[in-house]
Amino acid sequence: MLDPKFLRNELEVTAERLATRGFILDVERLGKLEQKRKSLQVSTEELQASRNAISKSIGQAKAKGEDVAPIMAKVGTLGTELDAKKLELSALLDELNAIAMSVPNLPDESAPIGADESENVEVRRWGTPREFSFEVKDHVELGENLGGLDFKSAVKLTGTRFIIMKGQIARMHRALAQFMLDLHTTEHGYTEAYVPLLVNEDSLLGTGQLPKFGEDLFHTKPATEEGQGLSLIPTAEVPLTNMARDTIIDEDDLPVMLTAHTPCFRSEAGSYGRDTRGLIRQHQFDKVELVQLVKPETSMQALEELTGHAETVLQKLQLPYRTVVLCTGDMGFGASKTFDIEVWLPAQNTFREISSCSNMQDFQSRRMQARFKAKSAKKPSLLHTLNGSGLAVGRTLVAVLENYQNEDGSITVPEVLRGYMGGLEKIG
RNA sequence: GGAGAGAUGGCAGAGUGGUCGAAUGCACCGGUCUUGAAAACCGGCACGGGUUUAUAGCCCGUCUAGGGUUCAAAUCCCUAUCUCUCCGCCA
Repeated sequence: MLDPKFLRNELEVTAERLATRGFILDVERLGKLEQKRKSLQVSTEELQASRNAISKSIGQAKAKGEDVAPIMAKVGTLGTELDAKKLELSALLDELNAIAMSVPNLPDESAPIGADESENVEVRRWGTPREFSFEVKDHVELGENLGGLDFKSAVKLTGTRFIIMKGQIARMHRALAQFMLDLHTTEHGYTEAYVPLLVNEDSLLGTGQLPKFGEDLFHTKPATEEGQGLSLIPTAEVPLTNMARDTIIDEDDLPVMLTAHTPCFRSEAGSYGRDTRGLIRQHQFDKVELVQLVKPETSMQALEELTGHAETVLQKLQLPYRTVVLCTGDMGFGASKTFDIEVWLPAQNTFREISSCSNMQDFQSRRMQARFKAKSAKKPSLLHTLNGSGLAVGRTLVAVLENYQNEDGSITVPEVLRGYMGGLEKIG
């Protein structure tokens, strides 16, 4: 969430900047609520202060053995009046908080202004798409012909948008994840983590999936009167980032760099009809996630580095890609700046998103109260959080299958994966 | 699943109805001393919110969380969560 002080003091500026990402802030309503809040909060606290003072004097009088009856009379209806005000105030604060929690992050100044993905800006391109001397097949055809992708059985077991992988394709899928994890831990300095795949509501609020995007999640255990519900993670960003929730990290331990390989579960609500063929958009997919917790002044530099870490995976796999910076209108809810990495898919003759790397600045850490303490500082301050896919494993498999296909339908195994596949050079 | 014990500041650990936001120790930050360091001594040191130009004052809240009793709750009552010990079960 945004800094509430900033939001109320710079209401107009905030509204303007949010408008660039297509979010309309109800300035008038907020202004009115805020005015009400101020007077109500001040008067409630004044009432509280006077009650505290009277209670204290009762204690002092009793200690001296004086008669407390006259003071007790003074308290009178103060209690009921206070309770009513408190109730009114907390309802108002809840309302304001609900608004604050559903306002997206401010775009960074360096993010290009635009309405939708057509206005994203390419920042670099790597590799040259291979020239094929034969007609390319897409990954569905390749995978099914090799007996490695079984969409039909997955539908029987569960439904659409699930997959069963078998044999060397399943092995390559596993190899890809292993390769990515090893790369990030041994060469990029990340610490590997194994994390829960079910998370509670506090965690989802912390990273921003809730309260607005509950529809995109699979909820396994509903919330009850007392207990929080549990949901399957849509990305390892949720558990990894929330590790810092309600903690104060020592300056010397920064930056925190974490990676995890997990399945991710997304209901893909509202995307019916899009990418229905193949592995591109699944309800369950594997991803190796990168998360960094850094000091504010280094976060933009860290975003460049993190994006580079994800790009390295594609470079080592010799897969052509381009990197685009998202325009304000295409960025996710919590992001201040995002780079998407798009891999070349010959069967679609286009680049498709394979990674999204974002600097959330203090948007998540404010929700999570994830802080650090600098030696020179008196008080702890909010961290900046970053995350990125490094990479989406299923989509990487798609890219390998399509880019490394041979005329006979076999797949050459990329060099860097062979060590993970018992030296295998070719599938099929 | 059964039985019991607990949850207090960065950590350890006092506090069982009234100047308690909380003793004390450790850690940490400053200072004195010292060639430097250590030791010793002196001082400081929780977090959030409101008001405010103010990271100055003043005020409110916070002793796991949520309810309750009371003029007044870290302290009494209820519920939840978590931790520990023992038994059972299990990978």
